Amino acid sequence: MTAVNCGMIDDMSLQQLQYFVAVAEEQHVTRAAERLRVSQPPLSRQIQALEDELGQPLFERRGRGIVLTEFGRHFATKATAILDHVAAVLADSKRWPS
Amino acid sequence: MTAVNCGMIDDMSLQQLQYFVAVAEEQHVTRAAERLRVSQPPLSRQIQALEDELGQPLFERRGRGIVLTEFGRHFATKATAILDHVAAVLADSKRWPS
DNA sequence: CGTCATCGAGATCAAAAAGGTATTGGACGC
DNA sequence: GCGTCCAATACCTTTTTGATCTCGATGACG
Repeated sequence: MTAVNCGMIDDMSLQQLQYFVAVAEEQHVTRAAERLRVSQPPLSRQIQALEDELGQPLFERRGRGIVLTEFGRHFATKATAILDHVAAVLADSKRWPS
Repeated sequence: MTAVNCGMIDDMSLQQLQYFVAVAEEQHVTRAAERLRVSQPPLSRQIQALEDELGQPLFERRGRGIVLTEFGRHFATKATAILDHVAAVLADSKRWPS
């Protein structure tokens, strides 16, 4: 049907993207965790997992707190676009038949 | 950051979309399962879960085999677009810094 | 400086989700 | 009708995800 979509999309999940965007927006894991209604350690792990899948770090770890890397800022834009795309499709589907 | 992306994207996963697209392309659960390297029952269940999340059926069950509903055809297009989008972002990220 | 509060990461356990095998129920071909 | 094909169901195992507790590190403040 398309050319680019063949094979598995690694193990990246929409949830990881949502988690990442929340942390990126808050620039703060603990606050993002509260917002997402999950506890902080699992959130940290999902971010690490995403970094592993992407092969490069999204955040710099400072002694206290974290800061987006340049790649992290770039990827945050892309991730947000994907989530918006998905949300739009979902909203559209709930209105079916349109 | 955006207007449309607020709240959880239900429980839909990229894997479900991949599974669904495979079944839609094959119009055949068992063949899709072989292609995806999973067994047929889990695949059937993921399709059902996706239908539950969307709130409407993607396939008509005939005595032998399945057929896409009209909504299923519509959604297959959307799902493929999402997967292509994700794959493009992933490919782009692997080339970083570009 | 030294103490304390803050923050993310690690370890461990419990819960939930996904996958596999075996089997059933239903429909089409002959 | 009988055998075959196909998706669905039942049941169990394995993997993944989440929660709690804790540690290590680093700033803030006196």
